[in-house]
Amino acid sequence: MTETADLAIKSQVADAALVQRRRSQIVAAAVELFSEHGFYTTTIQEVARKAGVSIGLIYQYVHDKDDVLLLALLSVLDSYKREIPAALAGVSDPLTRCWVAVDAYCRVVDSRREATVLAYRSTKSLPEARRDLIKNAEIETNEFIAECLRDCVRHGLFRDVNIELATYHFVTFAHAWALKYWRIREFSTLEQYIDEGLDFLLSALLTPKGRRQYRTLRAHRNAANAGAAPRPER
Amino acid sequence: MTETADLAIKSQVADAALVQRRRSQIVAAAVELFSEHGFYTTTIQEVARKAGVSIGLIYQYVHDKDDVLLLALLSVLDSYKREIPAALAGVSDPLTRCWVAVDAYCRVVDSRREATVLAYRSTKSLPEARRDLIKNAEIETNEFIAECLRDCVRHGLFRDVNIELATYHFVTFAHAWALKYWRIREFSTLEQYIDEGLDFLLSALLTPKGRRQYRTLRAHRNAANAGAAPRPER
DNA sequence: CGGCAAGCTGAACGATCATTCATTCAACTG
DNA sequence: CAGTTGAATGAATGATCGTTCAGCTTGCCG
Repeated sequence: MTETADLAIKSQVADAALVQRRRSQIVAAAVELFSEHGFYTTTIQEVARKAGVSIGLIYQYVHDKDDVLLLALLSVLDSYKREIPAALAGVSDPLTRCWVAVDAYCRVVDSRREATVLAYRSTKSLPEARRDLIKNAEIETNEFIAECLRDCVRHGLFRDVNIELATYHFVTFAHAWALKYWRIREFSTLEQYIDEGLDFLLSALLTPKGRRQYRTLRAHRNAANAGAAPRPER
Repeated sequence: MTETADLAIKSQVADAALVQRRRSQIVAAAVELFSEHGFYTTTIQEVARKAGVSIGLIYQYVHDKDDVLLLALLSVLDSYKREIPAALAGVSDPLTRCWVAVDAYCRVVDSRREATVLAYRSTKSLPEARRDLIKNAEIETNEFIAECLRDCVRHGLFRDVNIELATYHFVTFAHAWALKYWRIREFSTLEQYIDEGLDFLLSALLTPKGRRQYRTLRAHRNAANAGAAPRPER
């Protein structure tokens, strides 16, 4: 489950497959507990119990509690890095790619909502060097979005804005679903959030040409969705 | 400094003015230390030392360490609630108000950058009931932004979008300056961030009428700024 | 079968703090 | 000035964990 990560952290145990399995067992428990109670108020005892292993075992697969946090956070960031390109696979139209990327990002964030908040809460608890691993993972994920935007600019669908900054508008939009869920859920569903949010973000960028294309895209999608899963009215 | 807050927390000491003074002394130290090292890794010893008081004294003004955190977070949120209306005072043109509000928000966030990150890190460490105090403070602050947006819609300058969601685009834009400063500072200054960000956000909302007004507003501002503080080129 | 190694266990250790409270200090009050 | 009260102090207490390690189990090999 946490592919990238593990190399960075030493284990007492030799068998790589076992390390993989045990760590994902530990991390799954840790993410759940850290998300709910926070890193510092969760004890290794609790992680061990929830993972169904002994305390001592954990220390055969990580060096200390900080390692568990790093693995937990990397597992979250890895899920972004996996899901977005997966959703994008086979889609070639630039505007559609942009749409799909944001949609996918919001949905991974939603599926790991608590864990996303955990990442915001706890990244700073990591020692500098490890924090950089997290930051790099975020930068890599952003690159998927940035590439979509650049592509749209290249095709004359978006105006020529600062891509780095625009990327962050998109990224924070996706993250905000988790960070502000406590409030947003009071007046919006995920579907609505994505729908209206994308409309907002695209409106900021579309050229007249892009706008025309967006309209037809939207019409098609609505037509396709109409029979299957009607979206709630505002 | 922390006006709203204190009522919620009992102190051993009677003299209200003294409570005020001592608490802001403690809170100032706490915000600094919590921001740098995090809540759980900062000890009351350290807060006491930095505040220049004894450990025991702290416990005369708060009930426990959690209280210190609550006061610290409220002091941050209070600064938003104070600065934004202050900047807005005397400005009546709807579009300008919108601009000023975002500008002011970004600048408070910048001036309390570390503390803003602290709020994101640590709000969840508060017990439910206290967390609600923070959430309410955030909602109140959002209302300043929401009101600006509504006003622009009313005047036909913005299209008729979901105000709650649009508000969050603006709010997260301001917060992102603190949350993503580690990255954004590599390619943008605060001035640029505000400038281009506002352009992005407004582009998403402006009607043709609004767009015309925005252009003249922008021209005026650039002319006014040209002599004084030239903005860096992208 | 005997012995060895790899995995695994959890009681016990030691360190770290939040919190308390006996005591000191300073300022009024009558 | 003696007495009283409100503030302030910081050493001592007690509880809570992270981490270790002596020993247990399991299964493999000669």
